[in-house]
Amino acid sequence: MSGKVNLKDIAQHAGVSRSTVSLVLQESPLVADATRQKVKASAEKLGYIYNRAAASLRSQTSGTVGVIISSVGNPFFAEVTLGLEKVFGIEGKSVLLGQHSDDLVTQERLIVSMLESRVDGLIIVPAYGTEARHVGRLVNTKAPTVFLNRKVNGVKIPYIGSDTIYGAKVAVDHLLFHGCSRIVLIGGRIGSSAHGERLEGIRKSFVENGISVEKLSSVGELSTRKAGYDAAQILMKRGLKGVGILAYNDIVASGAIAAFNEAGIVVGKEVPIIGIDDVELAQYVRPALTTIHTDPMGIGYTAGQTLLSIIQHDDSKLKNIILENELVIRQSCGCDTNKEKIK
Amino acid sequence: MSGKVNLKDIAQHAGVSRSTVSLVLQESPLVADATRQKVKASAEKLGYIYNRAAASLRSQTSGTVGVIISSVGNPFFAEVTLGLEKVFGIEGKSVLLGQHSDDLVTQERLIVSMLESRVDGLIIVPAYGTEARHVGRLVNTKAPTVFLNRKVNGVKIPYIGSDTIYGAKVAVDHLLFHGCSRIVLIGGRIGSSAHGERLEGIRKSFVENGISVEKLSSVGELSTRKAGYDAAQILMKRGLKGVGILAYNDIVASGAIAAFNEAGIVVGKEVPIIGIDDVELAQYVRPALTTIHTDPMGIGYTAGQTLLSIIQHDDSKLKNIILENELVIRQSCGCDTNKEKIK
DNA sequence: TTGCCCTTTTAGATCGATCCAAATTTATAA
DNA sequence: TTATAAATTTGGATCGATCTAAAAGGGCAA
Repeated sequence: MSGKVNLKDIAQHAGVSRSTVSLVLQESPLVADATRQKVKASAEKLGYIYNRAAASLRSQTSGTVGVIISSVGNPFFAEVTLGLEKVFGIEGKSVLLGQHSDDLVTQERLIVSMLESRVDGLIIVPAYGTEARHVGRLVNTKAPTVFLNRKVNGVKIPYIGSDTIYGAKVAVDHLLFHGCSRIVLIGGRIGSSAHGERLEGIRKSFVENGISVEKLSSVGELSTRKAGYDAAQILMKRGLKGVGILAYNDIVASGAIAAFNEAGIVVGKEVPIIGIDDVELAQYVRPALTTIHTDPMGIGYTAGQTLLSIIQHDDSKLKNIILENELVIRQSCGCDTNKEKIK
Repeated sequence: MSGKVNLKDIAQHAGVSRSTVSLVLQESPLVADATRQKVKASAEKLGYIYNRAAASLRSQTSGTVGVIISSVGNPFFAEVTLGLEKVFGIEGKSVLLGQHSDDLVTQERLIVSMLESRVDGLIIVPAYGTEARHVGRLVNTKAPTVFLNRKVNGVKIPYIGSDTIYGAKVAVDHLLFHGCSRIVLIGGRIGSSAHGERLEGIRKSFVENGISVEKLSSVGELSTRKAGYDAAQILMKRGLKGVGILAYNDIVASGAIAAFNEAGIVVGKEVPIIGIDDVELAQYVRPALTTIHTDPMGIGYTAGQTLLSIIQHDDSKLKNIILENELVIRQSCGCDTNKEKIK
């Protein structure tokens, strides 16, 4: 790279000492106004570019936070990053973003790489299957960290997420209200904490409504659109009588809806579907998706704020934050919010 | 942050000099095997974490590349980042990712921030409206840079993209083949280079097929799903007789398809639509989207490779690379590739 | 003028890894 | 064995901004 000009050059050009220039760059109130102007002008004229590596080395702080998510292709996380950037943008911190695609090795590599960069803090969506031993390095360094969306057992690191159990429960309450006698959860990795929470929410609703647990089943293995599409095919083979579908997330739901549309089955009328997340897409699917609003951007924002407060006040005793979420009724559940389309 | 242990500590523990430890960490072949083992063991035992800031300061290279895109929420760019990571992952370089949301100020901030971090190189999707003066800083520093997907006039920086003009032309050829007498381009920012290229492709096809330019019109202003949805509404009001639609991209196309589906208009039969990009979504929309395959991941990969060769061999005379693209025929154009669904 | 306090500026040490040239050890040839 | 080449190892300077503690400058009262 270029950038041959450094503090000393500016100092010479402005006729002051390096220390003074440094103070100016840090916007310190110690330096006299006239001097500040002079220095800034010199810096500008010489085309100076701040060297963050040098500053970081000396001051032991990088002005960067690391963000590790599963995939930027997932609209949920895309929205989360917007919330994060809102926080760190105004704070003047850069975001180092990485995606692990739910691969534990990649995740490890990313964490190490970010620790090497001496990020001021980390926000991590743990990859599927992450256990305490996978984040040992992280815990040892005591780097300020916040987990997003997934917990890791046995690790004392605050977790920000939404109340999936409650969300799933409310969704199922609504499906039962629509007269469903069997609930099917489609998509999601069986065994993952997120999947488990959905199951728990379903059971909670069952208990409250006096339904037997046998009425619950689970189909599909991933959280992609294709998984939803395939799951719907399977369900159609099995028969849809009394079935109400809770999708792992909106993406899965949209895949299932596509499959039903294609087969000429009227979603909402013949089979109700409820999603989770309330991604932008949910409004545009037809029929529009009834879903659990989880406010991904809000989650990002909250996670960012939490990390900041840990960094700044070392609130290491800070507890988990679970954001409330609520049912957004559109059409895929069968509630007739709009006149039926003609088709 | 933590990480109190440094090279000197390892050196002491292993009974060698700092220089030797440094060589080991760099995987230098100069150091004897036995020594290497010893040092690595010490580093491991002490829980050493490499300090990239220090290394970067001394060696004037950061092992990081900056990537600036418009939005991670756009699936096209999400796929591009996968291609990039494939390249830089094996090269051992971290990716510093930023999104400017087509805001010039944010873009400027991101560029400066990355230059401050002394990235080894930059890959930038210029924000809409970027002119030479907006990237002056960048040009002055002579940082290795590659533009992606959009050009900036008057700046000598290599550009990687796909042959949109040709793609649009082929798409229109196909629409004309289906008997369309009027071509409408929906979505995209009027005045942007990308929009202009699509128009040019359309005109090229017109010339070749002896069609008058009056047969071309343009509707919509953005490249979102909603823009496509709205544009379709407008077109339905105006009447669809003879209309063939070229969408700015697949997202816009999917919005339009949703609107038509809702109105009971059979896409493909009553109005053909062709998209551009061939994002994963294109396969799942119904009817499946006929589109111009632009291989976003390939574009990312190529851009990454190009940047690497600039960094490594200083191929500053390197020219633009325009990737070929081709028409992928599915159903939205009216070609009856599948039995018609029952509905 | 001197003394005191407050504002502003500064020299020099420092962060931790890398580079260089030179020193040391080991291997090979004569 | 000694000379010579090759393989390893090393001390000390260095990258550029920041920190600390202390110096310099200015204002004002006595």
